[in-house]
Amino acid sequence: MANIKDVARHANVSVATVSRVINNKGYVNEHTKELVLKAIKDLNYVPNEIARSLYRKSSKIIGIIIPDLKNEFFNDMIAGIEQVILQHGYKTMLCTSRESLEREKEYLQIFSTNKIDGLILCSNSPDIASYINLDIPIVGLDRMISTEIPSVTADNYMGGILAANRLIEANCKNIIQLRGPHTLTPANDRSEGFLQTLKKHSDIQVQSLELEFTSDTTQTDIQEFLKQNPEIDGIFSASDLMAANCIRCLKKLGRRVPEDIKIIGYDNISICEYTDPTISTIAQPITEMGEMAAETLFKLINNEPINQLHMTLPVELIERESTKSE
Amino acid sequence: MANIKDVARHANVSVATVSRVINNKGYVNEHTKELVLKAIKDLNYVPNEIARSLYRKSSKIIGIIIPDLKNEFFNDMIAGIEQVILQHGYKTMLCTSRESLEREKEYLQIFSTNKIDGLILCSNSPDIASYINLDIPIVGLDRMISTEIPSVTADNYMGGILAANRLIEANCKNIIQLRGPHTLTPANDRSEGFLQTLKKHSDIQVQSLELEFTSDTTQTDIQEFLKQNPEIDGIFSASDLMAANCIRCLKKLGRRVPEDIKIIGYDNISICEYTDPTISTIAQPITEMGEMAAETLFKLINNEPINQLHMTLPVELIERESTKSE
DNA sequence: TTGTACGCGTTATCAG
DNA sequence: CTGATAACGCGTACAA
Repeated sequence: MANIKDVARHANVSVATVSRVINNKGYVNEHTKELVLKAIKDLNYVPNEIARSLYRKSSKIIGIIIPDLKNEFFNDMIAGIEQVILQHGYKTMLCTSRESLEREKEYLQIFSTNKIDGLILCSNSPDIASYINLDIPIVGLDRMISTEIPSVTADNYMGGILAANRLIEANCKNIIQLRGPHTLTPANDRSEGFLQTLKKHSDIQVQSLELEFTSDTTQTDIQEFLKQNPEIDGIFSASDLMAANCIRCLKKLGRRVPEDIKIIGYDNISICEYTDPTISTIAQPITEMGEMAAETLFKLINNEPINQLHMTLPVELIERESTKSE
Repeated sequence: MANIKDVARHANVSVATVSRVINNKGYVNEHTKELVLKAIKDLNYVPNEIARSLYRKSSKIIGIIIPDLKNEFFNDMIAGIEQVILQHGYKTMLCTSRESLEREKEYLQIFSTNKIDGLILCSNSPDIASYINLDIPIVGLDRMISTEIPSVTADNYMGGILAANRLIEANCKNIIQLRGPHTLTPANDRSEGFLQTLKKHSDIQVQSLELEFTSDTTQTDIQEFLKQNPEIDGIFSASDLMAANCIRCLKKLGRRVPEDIKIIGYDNISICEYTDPTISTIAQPITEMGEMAAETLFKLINNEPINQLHMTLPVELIERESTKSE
């Protein structure tokens, strides 16, 4: 692989001149410029980005840590992030933590040694020190990491309220909330908005069941619960996938959705439209969240001011069949 | 950020000694070693991977190009790839081409300047020269790129055969194949296996409809076709998502699956279990394909011999409700 | 067992 | 307008 010296030799100029040509910087005679360009073409030369990175002490790489790739929710986010990063001429290093702190630290180490210029983080690790130690701009996405670290999240509290109101309108009296783990801030916020709203209605019974988002046992847990509690007539599920699982279970149990029992999911991923009945859900502006996180990150990188430290984007109720009233 | 010189100064030794310590290479006195380790800890030193890369002329980064992240099929693949890459102490640079040649070239350029050590490629770009120019090991995944470039694919031809046989057994007489675009080798192989098998049965009518895998118009195309062709009693769909769309359309048209019309999908992604009826499909060993591609790539990187240039993994028919016979 | 000095490929400074 | 040269941080002959 040809390097800048080879090009210089080939064009009978100095490396400095070649550098000026490829970076369009400083004065260089039109004729010698063409000579250099020809040499570059002849030798099939591409600049070595690693050497550049070494000099400028910045890799032009943005690190992304997300819990899981096999999740449409995070995929949409990444799509948003990636686009903005590409626009800014940066590259992406994408890593999945699988909610494992150890794995996350491993990647943080890699990021550190590779001198990434910024980090977008979907994590609920309590180990904030590791992030600070990196000494680079960080933006939290979906989950708030700490009060000091900028973040982009959806209005999860409002999501809980919207879901509660829909079930109230649908006249549900015995409601179960299938909520995500306490370690995740979005799950807590949603639950709080949900319970606060229902608290005002003394004629409504509410229970909460805490579940892992991904685990396989979840499925049987749900089935068992629904079997044991036939009086339930409304479900607020922490994710659309769980809602889809509920529909499957209820079908087996011979209960009709939405006639006997209403269900409302969360995220508005595509599965909502493929189940029977289709799933009503709370939609988050997922792609926009990703974009905004990336844009915020670049502001930090370029030392531009950001309007607010913690940005909260609006959510929306998407009405489908699973909450139809009659 | 402390560098190796700072550490050396702090420990009162030379940089060479520090280097020996961090790399566990060459002789170094136990006592001085501890001095160095203490200095490293004190200064919070991490080696600069960029400088290392520059020296060794290798970044320890593997590039991955896939068409689409919002696709469970590719996500499963990536999960397989990522694990193997991590085991080998390499990093991942993941890029989505969105089936756009231009975008792919852009990324190839980035890969080239960043001196990646290997490339895993899900692409059907005809521009093989660009790949060869990179002058690094390449493995094709899912799709065969060229006869010379090693590849890992599933047995798409057999997938077509299995699907055809199932529809024959189910006594379908009027079959439509919703096939993927001609530009994609897997789509062609499946179609060939499918049609070859059906050709032996003169009492069966077969049509083919070529569709984009992702496009939004696909949905209406399918609906229109099914409306115009009520005699159809069997569908072989190029993807599970399309199969799910078919079920949705047929429901609207008042046709019963599987009683009036059988459907068989492809890929075995999770949606198959959430539709009503659930979708019979051809399963590919997706994660294994990713793992095998990565392992093959490392063999190439380490100049180890590979058993065969083109590896084909077996597929399997997964029987669910959408093809039930009575 | 340790240290010196050079090279990896690039950019920027400064002198011409 | 151009060229020589010193960084950037690390690894390794080679010398001591």
